[in-house]
Amino acid sequence: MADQLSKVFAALADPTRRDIVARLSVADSTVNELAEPYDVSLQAVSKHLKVLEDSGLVSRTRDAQRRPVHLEDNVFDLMTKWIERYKQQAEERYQRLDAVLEAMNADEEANDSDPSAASAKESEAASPHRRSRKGA
Amino acid sequence: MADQLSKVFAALADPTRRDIVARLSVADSTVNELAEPYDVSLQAVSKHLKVLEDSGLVSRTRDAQRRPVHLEDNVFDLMTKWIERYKQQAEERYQRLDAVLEAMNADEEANDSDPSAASAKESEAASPHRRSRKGA
DNA sequence: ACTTTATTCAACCACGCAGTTGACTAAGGC
DNA sequence: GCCTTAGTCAACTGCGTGGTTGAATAAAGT
Repeated sequence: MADQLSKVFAALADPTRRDIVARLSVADSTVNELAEPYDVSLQAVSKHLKVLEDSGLVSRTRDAQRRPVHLEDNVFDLMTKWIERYKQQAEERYQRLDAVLEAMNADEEANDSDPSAASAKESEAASPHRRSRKGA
Repeated sequence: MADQLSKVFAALADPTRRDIVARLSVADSTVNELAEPYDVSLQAVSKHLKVLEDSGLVSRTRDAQRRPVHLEDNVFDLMTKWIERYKQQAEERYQRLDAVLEAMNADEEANDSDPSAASAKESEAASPHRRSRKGA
């Protein structure tokens, strides 16, 4: 359907699902247990769990007629890795910018060397349908 | 419309938008620059930027007829904080579980004390529409 | 003033999703 | 064997969203 990262983000975009994840971080639970606090039908919660499941955030085993839901915390790393990557990149850029501004401020009338425009290394998971791209 | 956390996650659930964020981490860009690589209309990209904007992930200023888009990296912290919280909670739980299992293994026929079911402290950002019905 | 460039607004469409209700399957308990 | 418990599947609905095209706005350029 879509890449896992998209599915994980989409799964967590829903407050009910985030709440479910929060509660699963405390203890594995059955569908009924999970559904109890919410004002929606059991089936709705079952659907939420399905979404969480095929995003990889939770797994389900079997215990008699119960299907205990278990949080797969390792998937979080997928997100944090993505987030941290671009957060850092952005932060580094500001540091570079600060340096440039400082330099500009230091010797204003001096030579203006361009600060080697860092080539945007493409993200494997990211770039979707790209096109011809006319040269700069 | 919804809480910011939901909006941020929803915004990043789309590969095109993630790609835009990735590229903005390298440099601020105009809408046209951002739209160029994708195989969709300019208006579609404009819409994506709107989504990113009211999730707080980007901001737009004005430079003549251009509206340069800028990545607000601080919003990432909102997500990482949420993620880390439950990730840690889950990890701690496994450590506790390990400890219990170890203890059980150590003295098998001893007294079986129930391991104080930790009360799920509710997350302020999480718990959506809770209910009364369906008593225990 | 007229045109071009950059971007948004508006109306529309297809699709997916969160929710519903009702029927179904699966596994015990009696 | 039959009822209860636990959960899913199926069909339907309303709404949000990503995409489209066409018109409108904003600020230069000439």
